[in-house]
This record gives sequence, C-alpha cells and structure tokens, in this order.
Amino acid sequence: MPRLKKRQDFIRLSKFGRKVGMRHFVLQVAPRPSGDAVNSEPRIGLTASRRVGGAVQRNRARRRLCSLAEQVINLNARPDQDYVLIARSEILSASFGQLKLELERALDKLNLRRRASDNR
RNA sequence: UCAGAUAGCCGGAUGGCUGCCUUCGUCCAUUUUUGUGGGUGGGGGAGGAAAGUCCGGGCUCCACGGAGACAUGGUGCCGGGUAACGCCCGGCGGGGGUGACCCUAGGGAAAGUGCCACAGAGAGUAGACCGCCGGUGCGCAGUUGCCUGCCGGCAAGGGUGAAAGGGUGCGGUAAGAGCGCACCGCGCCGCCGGUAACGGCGGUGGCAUGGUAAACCCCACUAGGAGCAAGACCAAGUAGGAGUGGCGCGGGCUGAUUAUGUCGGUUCAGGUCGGGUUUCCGAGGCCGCUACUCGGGUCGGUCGCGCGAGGCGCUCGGUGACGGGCGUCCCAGAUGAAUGGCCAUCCCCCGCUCCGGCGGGGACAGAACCCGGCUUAUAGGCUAUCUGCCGCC
RNA sequence: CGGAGCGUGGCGCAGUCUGGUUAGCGCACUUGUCUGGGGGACAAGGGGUCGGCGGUUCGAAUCCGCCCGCUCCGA
Repeated sequence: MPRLKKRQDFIRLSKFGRKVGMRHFVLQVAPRPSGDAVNSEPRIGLTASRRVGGAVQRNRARRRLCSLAEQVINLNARPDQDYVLIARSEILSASFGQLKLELERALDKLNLRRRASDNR
C-alpha cells in the first residue's frame, strides 16, 4: 500500500479533491494525476494534527487510521484514486468495528466502492 | 493497630492470528560487481521521566601563534566524589518539628558608592515631639504644692516605623546613661579539638560595627563562538554570471636544470589618459590566476548513526557519593518518520447486584546525535529501617 | 529537533534593564450636556490576579528560580 508523503500531494487533495466528514475522521479523495505511475493499488495519506492531542494521541490516531486503510480501502475501494484520512479527536474513544463501518459508509457516499466489474 | 519519617524499587502479566521498521541467513530473477526486485526463515524493536531544554560534557565546524590580560556572564560555608557541573555525598552554622527527621543562593557591609518611600523629633557624622530632672523668673495657693516662661542636663518611659545606635536584672544618680557589676550577645587575644568550615574553654574590651550585595561593587574560582537542520560525500541540474581587493602581463637570444616547466641575465617592441628633458612614474582597460561577497540551482541519496564516562551479577575498599577487580551480555535506529490492529485468560480500580455475576476502565506520557544531572507530570502498588503527643487492642 | 522573542483593563501598546516605593496612554464602554433626532464634540466615571507558583526584600509588574501559553527563525 503506497503512501502519500509529499506536502504537494496533500495540498492537491485538499484543494481539488472531494471531501466527506464523518464523526471520527474526514476522508478526501481525488483521481491520481496522469503523470504519476499507475499502480494497481490505491495510495493513502494520513494526517493527525495537534488538535487531536499530544504526541501519544496523535501517534495512536495515525496508527489506527493506517490499520483502517489497510483493511478497508486497500480491499474495497477503487485503486485508481488517492485517499487522505484526517483524524479527529473522537477517534481515540471509538471501537475499531465502528470505525470500519463508518469508513465503508464514507466510501459509499462518494460512490467509490470497487464494483464487481473491477473485482476480477 | 493507627498516624508519620526516610531510602529504594515496579510502572499490568501470558498466549494466539495478522501487519510495520531494522538486522542476519537462504532461494529465485536481473546485473560486469556493488546493487535492485520478489519469496522464505531466525533475532531485536520506547521511558522513568523518552518531556521541559535549566546546567555540564563528548562529537563537528568556525575563529585563534603559545600564554596572559580586559570586558561580560556564571558559581559562592567546609571537605570529598566525578570526564565535568549550578549535580551528588559527608560534615558545619542557622531555622522548624514531641520525635524519626526536614528546610536552608549560607563569602565580604570597620575597601568604597548608592538606597531605606509614607509616618516620625530623629533613618546613619543620630535625634529631642510628649516626657523626666536641676536651676531660675512671674502668677496662684500659702510652704514636701500647682500653672506658665527661660537656661541647662537626660534618653528610662510614651508615640512613629520593617528597622530608633546591644538585651535582662541589680546598683548608682537630681534624673539618667556600660557609669559600675552579674548573665547573655558582640569584638579582640590565647590555649585545646578538628584536614577545614567550625566548636569548646579562659582572659580581655566596654558597645564601637543598623539593614540591603537575587543594588553597583570587592575577593576567589571558572567560561572563545555556534550547533547533527553541526559537518562530509555522491548523483542530478541551473548559471557558467556580477562586484571588490591582490598578484602577473608580449616576442627574441643566452645560461642553470632530466624536463614541454621554472629561475637568472640581456635585448627589442607596445595601444588610452596625466606628469616628466630622457630612463621612467601614476591611473584606467583587457586577459589570466587567486581570495571574499552577492546572485543562481538542488532540496534526492549515502555517511555522521550507536561497543558506550554501556548494562547485569559477584567481590574488595570507603560512613557515603563513588572507585578497583573478575565474570558475562550486545540491547531501538525511524526520516510525511516503524514499535500497530483484533481476540482470549488472569491482575487491579469503579459502578450495579437476585451475591451466581454483569458493565465500564488501566496514571503520566512516545526515542530522533549520544551521555551525566536538575526540574516538572505521574493511577496504583511493593520492600526495608526508624519515630510517636493524643487514640485503640 | 535546535535557537530566539513576547505575555499589563474588551483591543492595541508604554512602564520592567542601567535605576525597586504613583500601574499610565489611545480606541472601545457607561452617564450627563449641546441637537427636534442621529452622528459628532465636550465633561465626568467605571473597569487590570501586571500569564501562574515560589523565593530575596520593610516593600516585587519590575530582581532570582521553576512552570504555562503564544509567535518567529534555522538544511
């Protein structure tokens, strides 16, 4: 699962991407620019700002998002898109199953679930 | 028992499935090798504070002749420990507590300067408001008196203040005062104990020396500056520049030397401006080298980067901090930044309870070059030693 | 990660060091007057744990130490 690492990428997602806010996080999605190499996997970026809490809380929020993306986006989302997950402070008190359901609902809202025709 | 004091320690445990970082091995593909990609197996993977960045070092670069001085900053009872420290240990002085014990920036104020508001008579070469005492004048009363003025003495009492120029008591005196005496405090001298800070004893002085140095300052000791985003290298790529300073300037012949190079000698020629009778001197330009500054580009990778003032155990020396010896172990290394997610059992805490259980929760907090400290945050628990007024057995 | 700087009424700032003893200025706020009313002007007034805790001192916004928050800079 490739990660987004450049500041440029995050700015592009927040400027031109589609956005859906949930109770525990915010999901941003944008199609991959044509210049970049086209992989078969979706690319993920993670953000946990200081609004989430101290270093321990930010680290934990980022790890849970990472695990979440691995289990939901990597398997069920369209692979030709870039995704950014932004943590909110409520993520620390939620259960993992709850978060999984919420992320699937967010993908449905943006109509990005991997269709049967893609899922060979 | 209860209450408390000190010192030290722990910081949930075990297992399963599945991920991430790193390291070692192995297999396959590719490759001239280093390597790159994929698979597979083993090892390791946050803290006592990793935090704040308040001190001290290592390391790196810059500056600098050695050394010293000045300025500025820091530290500040004594002795010891340490690589070093503003840290630690032991002791001393002062303060607090019934006690175990705790707190303590604690050099110098007779080297000098400054400050001490308001209040108050007087705030640092003391002072005289009320007052006390003596003398004297006037008045009243009429004789141990009262009122008031003047002259002189005094600092005990009142009052002001944070602080009033030793304290308490006795003597003394017109009233008083270290004026005298005793004790305490203070200064000086001597002796004794102690490495020392300091303590004890004796003598003596007769009060002189208010506070403030986290005010300037003096004394002693101690510090060059910046920081791993330090610094070094590789790849890619832009400009191939601008300014300032310094040095040198072309050709021929000849000598030295292994030398196309370098050095010495000699000769000829020369363009712009100014000076000069000439040799020539000065300035400017061009070119080359060099130093600094500015401008431009990159913002990828590798190293630095973890065997260390290292951890653990035993032992010896020391009251202790700590030091010596022996044995043993290798124990995080990320860079949009790994150390995770889920489940089960046990442990602890809270709530409910039909006493079978059920539900919720797990302190403070996350390495980023590395060590030694300090400070701050921290649920709950464990161990050892010691103390006690009141209370209970 | 490292290095600097700043916290004073509602807002923006002085005062802080050399030099300790009164917390001040502008805008805003309240009341009153001028105006038929508004705006504006004038006059009066209220409002500050000086970021927090501790220490030095007779006395701390100021001096010293430790915390908290914010801002800026560094390949």
